[in-house]
Amino acid sequence: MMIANSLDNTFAALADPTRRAILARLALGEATVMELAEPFAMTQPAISKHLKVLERAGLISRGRDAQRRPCRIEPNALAQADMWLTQYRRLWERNFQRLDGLLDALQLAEAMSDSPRNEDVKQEK
Amino acid sequence: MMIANSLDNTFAALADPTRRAILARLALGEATVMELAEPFAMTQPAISKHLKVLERAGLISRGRDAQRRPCRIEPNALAQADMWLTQYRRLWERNFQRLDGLLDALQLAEAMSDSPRNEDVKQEK
DNA sequence: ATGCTATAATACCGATAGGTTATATAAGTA
DNA sequence: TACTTATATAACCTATCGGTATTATAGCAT
Repeated sequence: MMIANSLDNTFAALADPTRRAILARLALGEATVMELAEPFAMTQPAISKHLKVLERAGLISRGRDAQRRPCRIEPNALAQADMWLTQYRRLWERNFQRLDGLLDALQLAEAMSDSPRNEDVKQEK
Repeated sequence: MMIANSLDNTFAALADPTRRAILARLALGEATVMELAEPFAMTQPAISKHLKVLERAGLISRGRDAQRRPCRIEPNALAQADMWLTQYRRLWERNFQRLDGLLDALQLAEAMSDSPRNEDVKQEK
């Protein structure tokens, strides 16, 4: 069940590298608190705190499996952050266009100088 | 000139509604500190602090115009936050697909019952 | 020189963040 | 029942945050 979901909470939750790493792990599938804590040089209560922050931000939710409380990622909050950024996307897409133009010009220059083309330099979408 | 640009700083800067409002204003074009401060019920030093946070996050940069320090938005940091979110986009796009499927099913049901179609319900984009 | 305008810097405050250790709770296991 | 495992809670510490009031700096205007 989702708990809260303001942009304030969402972005604040995403501002911590430990929490982003936890989300990266959860993007691969459910995990228990122990499993999530294992990669980090920090105590279990610290991880539980991070999970509470993520839960309050609506970024994860938790089930029940005996003593375990498996966590799963909750895409809605991420989608809302993404929608907020969408408002601004045109600001950098103009720059990407300009960058594309620059790359095209460089490739053209290379082609004209008969140097071997490097196909791997293409922008990937 | 850009100052710093970790995801930590970027997301932390975006976590404050005042700072998001400032960015919204700057998306429309450059503005001075006074102009940015005007809509808010808070002192000038508070706004200057917010601007410093935004600058350290690489989200804005500042020019010089006599006593004024006009601020402009700096799209790169936003683009990086967007790129981070892109990693997770499939998570909610699957949900949107499911939602699309649901909408299709509903429209089919309506068509079969000869009720008037509502073309306006289509997902935009 | 004097003063006005725009902004930054400093010192202070209470609240929150991110960590710790120690303890409590809940559920499976011998 | 007693033991172990998984997780949460509480109390504490230090640092940072978001605000304040006050003061300093920089540049224009008189």
